[in-house]
Amino acid sequence: MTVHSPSPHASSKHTRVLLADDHELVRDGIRARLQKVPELEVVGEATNGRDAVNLALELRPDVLLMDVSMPVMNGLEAAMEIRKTRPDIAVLILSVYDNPEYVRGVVQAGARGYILKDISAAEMITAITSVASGGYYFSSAVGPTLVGANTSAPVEDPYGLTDRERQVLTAIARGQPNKEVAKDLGISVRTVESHRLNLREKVGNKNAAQLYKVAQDLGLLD
Amino acid sequence: MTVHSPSPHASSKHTRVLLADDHELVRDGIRARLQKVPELEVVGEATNGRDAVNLALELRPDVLLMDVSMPVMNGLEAAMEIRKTRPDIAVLILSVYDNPEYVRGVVQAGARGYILKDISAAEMITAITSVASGGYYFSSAVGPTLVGANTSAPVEDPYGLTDRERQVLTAIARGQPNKEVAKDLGISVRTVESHRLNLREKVGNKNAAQLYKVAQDLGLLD
DNA sequence: CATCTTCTCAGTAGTTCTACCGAGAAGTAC
DNA sequence: GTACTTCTCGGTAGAACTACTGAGAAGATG
Repeated sequence: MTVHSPSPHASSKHTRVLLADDHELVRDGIRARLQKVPELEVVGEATNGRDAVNLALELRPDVLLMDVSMPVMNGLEAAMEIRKTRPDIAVLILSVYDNPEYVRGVVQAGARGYILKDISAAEMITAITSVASGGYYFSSAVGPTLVGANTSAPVEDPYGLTDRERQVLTAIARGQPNKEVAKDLGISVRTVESHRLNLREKVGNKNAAQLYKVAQDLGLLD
Repeated sequence: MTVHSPSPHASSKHTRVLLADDHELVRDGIRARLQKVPELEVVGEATNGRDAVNLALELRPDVLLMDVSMPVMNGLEAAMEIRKTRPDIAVLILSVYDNPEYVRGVVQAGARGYILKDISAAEMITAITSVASGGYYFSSAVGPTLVGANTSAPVEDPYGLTDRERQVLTAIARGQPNKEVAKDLGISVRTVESHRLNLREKVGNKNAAQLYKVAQDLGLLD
């Protein structure tokens, strides 16, 4: 972790920013962008969530610009730590993955914004200014998630389900017992049971009630 | 409705703002605030939603800063109109009521932000810049609503469930088997079964998978 | 051709849930 | 007090699902 010397222009009008990302290249890029704006000052850098929390407590930045995925402690856990101890520090989550699904969790973790890697310099600065002034900022791509819509970008299947398994999952989530599913798909009940067990295995051994949630997350319902 | 003459400083870098509020005093205040920022230009004013839509189509502003409550057509309806015809115009909702309850509806109506009347000039400018640059901006007061907090308007229970039944339903939806639910609530498995059967009776004989949906609809989860 | 995955099906045993039955204790309403 | 609801608990039976096992057929991949 790194502590930067105060800039000679430091004043109360400046927004003090702490960077946290495990990729030096990304940090360099962000710093280069922010250096162009005199009102923004990068006061330190961290390479994991734990360091970010410690540095935030020490430096008390206005904004903590932090990647979600970092070693030791990820951005969400770090955001929760920050909220518990210093809720006045605005956490702005920078996701290198274009995954709006995180948004809810991010806000629940106490973050004040969520921006994507493909953001422009101008928008990144706007986002930092936004959270620094007390608001919430979200990249345009996360709109559907904000309104609770099923993103219609069906979410790439994180479980590696097969087509048949998806069919079975859909039917189960609709509330059909195995016997009906078997009838509808024209296969044996035992086969449906096999698929069902494989599903539970793949998605993490959740039961029937929770399979509904998985189906919903995958956009299989509606 | 009013159309302002182009400022002599107009350029592509400027953000063109259309104001919509039925109170002249509010419009004057906003205009006074925005005039201090050379990058922002108020290109017109409307006093109701219908005029706002018409003016927006004519002037094609970057941002439409609009009150929710207006005569003839309110801000939400106007926002929906705008989204249908010119989704590139960022609608920023200004609520004179401190009511974060609107937030979801506001975003669903196509708005890109929601700010409250007691906002500072600096934050208002930040908000306008945020939505103009393609992001979403929300005043800090709306945080609880953003995270999907149950906003204390828990969706009137259409099934007439009792408190205990809601508890059981919540646990079931989380995927807990009856035995665990019984342990957690300190009651017999048979009692949980009774509640479960009563639940199925009340909500329309849905099975475990579908009970998740009911619990979710009632806002019991999250 | 050998290998892998997917989809298919079955045996066996155990657990969990469903569907009825009935009933006592506690609190509220009239 | 009587009536009502809510919450509690039990018996019994059957249906449904879980948890292992193994395995054949079809298709893609190398």
